[in-house]
Amino acid sequence: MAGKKKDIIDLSSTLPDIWRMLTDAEREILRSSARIVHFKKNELLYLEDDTPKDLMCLFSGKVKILKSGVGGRSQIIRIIRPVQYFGYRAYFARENYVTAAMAFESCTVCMIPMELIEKFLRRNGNLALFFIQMLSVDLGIADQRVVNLTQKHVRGRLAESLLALKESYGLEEDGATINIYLAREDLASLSNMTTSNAIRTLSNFVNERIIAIDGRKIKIIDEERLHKISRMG
Amino acid sequence: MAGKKKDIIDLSSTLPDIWRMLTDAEREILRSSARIVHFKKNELLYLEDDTPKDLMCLFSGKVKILKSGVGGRSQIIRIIRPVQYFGYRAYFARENYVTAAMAFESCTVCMIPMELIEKFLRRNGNLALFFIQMLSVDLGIADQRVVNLTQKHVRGRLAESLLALKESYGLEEDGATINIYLAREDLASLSNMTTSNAIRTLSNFVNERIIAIDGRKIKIIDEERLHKISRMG
DNA sequence: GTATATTTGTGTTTTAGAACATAGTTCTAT
DNA sequence: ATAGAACTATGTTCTAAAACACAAATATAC
Repeated sequence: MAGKKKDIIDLSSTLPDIWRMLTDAEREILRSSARIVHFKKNELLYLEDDTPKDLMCLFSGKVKILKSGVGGRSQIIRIIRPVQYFGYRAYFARENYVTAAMAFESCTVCMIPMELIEKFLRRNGNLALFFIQMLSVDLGIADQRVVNLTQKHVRGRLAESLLALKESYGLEEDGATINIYLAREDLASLSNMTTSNAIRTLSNFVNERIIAIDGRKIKIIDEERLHKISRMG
Repeated sequence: MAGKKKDIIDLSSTLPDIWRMLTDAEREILRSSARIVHFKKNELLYLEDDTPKDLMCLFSGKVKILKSGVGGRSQIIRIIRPVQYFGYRAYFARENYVTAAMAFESCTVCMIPMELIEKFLRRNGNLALFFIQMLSVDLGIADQRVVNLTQKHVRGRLAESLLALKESYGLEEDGATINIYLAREDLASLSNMTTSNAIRTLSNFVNERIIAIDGRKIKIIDEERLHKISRMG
């Protein structure tokens, strides 16, 4: 893990969900234990099989959660946007990480020791419910993802990924271009297909006037059609 | 939902995990609120889009959790064995069910109102952690399942399902026959393949002396080879 | 216990998508 | 600024698994 650097950051505004649920004493402990860490593009935040130690909260930048599969072929399991918490599942399951996390672009992460979080939520029902709810939502998404990735065809999966990227990272000032700079390979890994197929299908979408591409920048022209393709599979 | 019938059951021995974490007063409330319900083979415990109301604990029998996908094609997302808790994710996520639950065979389920569980765990850190841990483990399994179902080939997926069934429901007295009576269609739905492919691959396994089949009963002859096939994909 | 429906088994055809090949283009590091 | 690496694009071939078809065997209902 590289690029550590301590910053002065107002945790009350950057960790709104958790901060709100703590007592003053807990806030003081949190303030002194939390670390702010920077990562450069393509740096790993944690590795598969690492022991989870910290709850992470992405302050800025974009992060992908990866999982390596059969024959080392890795796929993107989910993407993290500011301000989202991540990296805590394995600790709670008493496992080592089964995924890795990598920065799509340079980012800032707040790290809070999981022991602290566990101690807090043991006596704070609201905080416990907060984590229960996050896990429950994520589990629902994971179940949905199983069905989507196994049943939808290439076009449906790619359409879905484009919509998910738009949902997570939003659009640029033009109100149409997805606000992320992504290699075709990443788009493929997110949609569970080969890079060739991502490229081919992307240019089909261009021909059909559903999207427009300028290098890695993708502009959504006909979102309704994208939704339809995603729904139909 | 059909087949309700009240029984006298010793909750302290049938709900060991949760019971152990409660105070006497809470136990009394739980005792008076919990209902025991029977379901016959193929009966639905809950439906997709139902509003979740109860935490369910499977006392006896076998249950499958289903999710309908593209074009109504449904697949088995996970299987429940005694004594496992289920049906609570959607409540915590403040969603309706995105899955359905069906009895593989006749079964007995304990239903506990989720409002009660939420109240208890708000002031009981251990209980909260219990749910956090269950969700965390299940989320890890779901992530693994995404990779397995999308990257492994038919043989690998079927081998994996057979091992999962053995893990969940165990073996019969002969120490080799998987203790579940399952249609090929269910086996296919669990392994994300067509029924034809499940049948075909199953008879390939028979020819290779990896398993033996007698109607719907499957006997594992060479478990090591099954593990290997599952691992290789 | 018999009739009907469902499930199982197997062969054949079709197809989506992977694998491979190769060229042009765009990053990125020095 | 330039060389080398990585990425993008597109055509071609190959293959795993779906789709389809039908007969035989079992289950289930009456």
